Amino acid sequence: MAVKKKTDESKHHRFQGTGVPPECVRSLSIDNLIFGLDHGELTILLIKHAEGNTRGEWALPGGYIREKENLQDAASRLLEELTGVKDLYLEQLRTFGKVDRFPGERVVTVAYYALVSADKYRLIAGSSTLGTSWFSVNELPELIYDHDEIIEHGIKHLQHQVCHQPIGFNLLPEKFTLLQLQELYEAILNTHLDKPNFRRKILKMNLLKPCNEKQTGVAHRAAALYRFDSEAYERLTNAGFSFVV
Amino acid sequence: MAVKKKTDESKHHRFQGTGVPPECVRSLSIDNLIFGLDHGELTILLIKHAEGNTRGEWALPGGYIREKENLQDAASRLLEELTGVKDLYLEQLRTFGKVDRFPGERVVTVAYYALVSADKYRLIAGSSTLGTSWFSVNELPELIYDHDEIIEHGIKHLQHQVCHQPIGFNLLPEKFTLLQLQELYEAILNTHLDKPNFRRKILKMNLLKPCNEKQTGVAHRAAALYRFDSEAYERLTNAGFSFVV
DNA sequence: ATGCCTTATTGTCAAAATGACCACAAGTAC
DNA sequence: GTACTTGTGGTCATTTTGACAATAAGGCAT
Repeated sequence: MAVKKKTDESKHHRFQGTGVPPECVRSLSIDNLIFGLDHGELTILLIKHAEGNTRGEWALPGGYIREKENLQDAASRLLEELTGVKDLYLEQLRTFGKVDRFPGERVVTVAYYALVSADKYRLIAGSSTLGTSWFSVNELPELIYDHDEIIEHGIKHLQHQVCHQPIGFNLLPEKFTLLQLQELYEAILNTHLDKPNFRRKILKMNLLKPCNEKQTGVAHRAAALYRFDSEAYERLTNAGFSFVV
Repeated sequence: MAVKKKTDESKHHRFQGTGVPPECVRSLSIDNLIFGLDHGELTILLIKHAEGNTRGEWALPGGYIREKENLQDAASRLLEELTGVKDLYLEQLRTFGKVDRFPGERVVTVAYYALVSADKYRLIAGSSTLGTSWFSVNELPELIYDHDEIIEHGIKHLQHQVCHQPIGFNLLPEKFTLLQLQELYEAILNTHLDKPNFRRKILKMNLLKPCNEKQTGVAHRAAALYRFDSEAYERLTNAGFSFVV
């Protein structure tokens, strides 16, 4: 992560040419770590920069915060501008601020993360990007700055969170089978779970509402579909229940 | 948390008069949330500002980050400058950046936290403070800016962490009794635990080394002293063990 | 239709963990 | 000594877990 320091101010901006927009805080940026799930593989949303000296390189969708903008609002705005993904619940992950993480200037970045059901969103390439794409966490391209470190931290955080909060459901479609849920946990935790035991444990929590529908288009017995019952979760949480997988 | 906005720049600094030191990043600060334990009560370390328009008010020990300083280094430096507490393991808590959290200018603050055994440190009043003191979390004074929000978040985080990582031991002296440990959990989680069951659970983890010593100076049967065995914890963690209370 | 293959779903059973409590031990205070 | 306080070692019924067997349901090839 060695970095050349230049004194020519015009070269220090994230997007050379545009530079830091005038209404933005110069030393503070946002980066979004968006997780998806694709055929049982955990994926991450990346953009390819179109401008500046990082042109052509892959990065987390991020940018600068405006003077009069809350951190989370900035995260949402940037994500939508760059990828078209909106109305997402972004949660703060952590702030990364190594002195040399960004070339030339001191820029500290606040990382946000979210989990989305990839099929819910249509990706666009924002004006300052050459493209937007999902990558399996196992086949990530080379990334700019310390974005690999952000991702590494994010995956660890996700592994922890997914065991203690029912956030995994955000990665699945509205209606899902128990096996899909199990495979999600297996993909994130990188482990194998016993199917009957997993069923038993999840169902006993009373957090799933049966849809009274079955899977279609599979070449074997169709599984029952469930949906996450967030009201039940609220109720149980207030009653002292704590979600643990 | 309403805040008056002024346009006179000289009044916008955290420490009026000194202002933001020239070698520091103007829009970024650090605040430290230091937890202690005093007679079974969770406590927090606060300082009383000596300068600026917050003179005389209580606050978390914090300040500005230098251009060439990592976040965590800044947290340690500020903590030592203000309170004399050093060589502490500070962990990042979260970044707070509401537009109006700081009067006049946009200042985002990165909060760090740590747990200390209060008896290990001698407090001093730093040069820009009128005093340093521990406060019970149940009797906090009025605090500046959004420091109450930081504390609230920090306590929630602590309650969660203490159940999933053996960090509570940092709040105790080197050698402690099982009851002290239990009272720590009771204080943080604000709950009551069954003594024999708590013993059983903790001891079965094999994370405590008996000191083969007893408590002294108590008016009843003396309890055995234990110390936390961090090597055993490493070993167990690598073997897939996960600490849960 | 029949048998085959795949996945879904239910059930069993021993081992381990939990929660509620009891009883005795080991000290101090008097 | 007795009274009192906290430590420490138990019991016991209930719940949870982990491993795995057995059966159900559906599509597919023949």
